[in-house]
Amino acid sequence: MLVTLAEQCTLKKVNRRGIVLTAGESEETVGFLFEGRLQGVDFTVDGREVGIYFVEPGDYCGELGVFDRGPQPEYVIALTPAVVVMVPMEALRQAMDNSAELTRQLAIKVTNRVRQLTRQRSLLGMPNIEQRVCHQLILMVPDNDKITMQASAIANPPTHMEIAIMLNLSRETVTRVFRKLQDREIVKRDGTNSLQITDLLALKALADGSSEADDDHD
Amino acid sequence: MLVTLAEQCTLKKVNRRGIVLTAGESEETVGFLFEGRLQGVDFTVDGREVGIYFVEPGDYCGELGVFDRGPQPEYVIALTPAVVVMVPMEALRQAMDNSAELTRQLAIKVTNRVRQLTRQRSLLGMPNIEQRVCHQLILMVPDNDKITMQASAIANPPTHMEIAIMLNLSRETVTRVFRKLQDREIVKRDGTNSLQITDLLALKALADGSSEADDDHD
DNA sequence: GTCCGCGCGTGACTGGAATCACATGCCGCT
DNA sequence: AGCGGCATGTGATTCCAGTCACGCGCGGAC
Repeated sequence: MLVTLAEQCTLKKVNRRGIVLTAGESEETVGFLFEGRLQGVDFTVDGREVGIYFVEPGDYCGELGVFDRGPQPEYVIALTPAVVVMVPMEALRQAMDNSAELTRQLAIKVTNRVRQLTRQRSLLGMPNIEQRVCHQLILMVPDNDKITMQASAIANPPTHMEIAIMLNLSRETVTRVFRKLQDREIVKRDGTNSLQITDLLALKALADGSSEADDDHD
Repeated sequence: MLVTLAEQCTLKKVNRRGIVLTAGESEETVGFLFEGRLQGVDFTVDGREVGIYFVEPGDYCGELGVFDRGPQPEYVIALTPAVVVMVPMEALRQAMDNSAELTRQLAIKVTNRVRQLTRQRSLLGMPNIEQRVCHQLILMVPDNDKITMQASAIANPPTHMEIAIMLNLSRETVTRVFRKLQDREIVKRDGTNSLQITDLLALKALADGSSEADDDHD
């Protein structure tokens, strides 16, 4: 059964900024990300971009319609050149009829999305901008690096603009926060496609708003 | 089977500001709202309240754990005195094993939540504050009134503060927008527990940012 | 009735992020 | 190597929402 499912998939290669899923459409495919990074985005009436979530390799997107056949709520675009396995929804639905476990997996995926959206919403509530940015960065650190809390790296990091729209900030503001983090040697740019986190603990401290760590800019 | 499910439910009556579900806990109940209005809220590190969604009668909350047994991501509190039917999750899970349809209903509920969260997130992207407030108001108008678009009313409307935390605004800012809307006779207060919308079309126009309707305050 | 509490109304002031404008830097392409 | 485009860096200015402070009003409790 998995074999027949696999047979119906198509491989989609998209360039940077390429559209994977279109908002408003009843997309009849689920996108399974193989390589690259995607971002769910929406647009306000005045054309401003709003970032909703990131999609990492191994994760997928566009699964809402599997359950309710409703339209795709937001665009999904590629932040880096990406390879996406497009799975036709109807095939998935049939597979679900025969497998409660598959249904459960998809349902859990949607609940995870709710949790993620909720966390992201809380982020926007923080009055302090640096905390927002630092929290967002920590969300992007690989989970296994969070155990040692020493150093880490974010591969193919999003641009300042892409972070800005996630946090309702302007690109310049994000740049200024990054500048500050680099001056304090908490993060370091490492070519275009890696961001080194040299001091994860300090980053976490800033994210949690540890008092005076903030306003010592001599 | 529905009968046995019903037998295991308990009725919970909460006062205004009473807690229905607690964030962080592995709440083992789903709350079905019978009467009143609830709000999902979270708190930032600095104690600021963040509004996530409203729950109207006939709707329910706390269903995430049914699928993944994870903790409740946010608090759910009562905005008005409320009556909630508390359904034990384990009973629900058993019922789901015997009914793919029930599973589907719950999954659809979660997808709706994703859609709602996404829409709400877009709202926060609007640079214009009045648009945010007007959009939020429209979201609270009963669906059937959106057909005629003439006039409407919101029963037991939330306080300015409760709207403010949904929109990342201060209470005063929301008050000022309401003042403006009342001066233009677009909405009208009608006692404590009803907000009349006298001109739904004008409200929609403001929500969509129809140009000059904004800055004529002689 | 009267008191209390909470939600609303409103002005003055301020801070800080957006905006604008432009420089610089980096990478890939040919 | 040289070029073009996009990402980043940075100052000056603006302006608008937050904050503070306070008054008002209504509705419920007793």
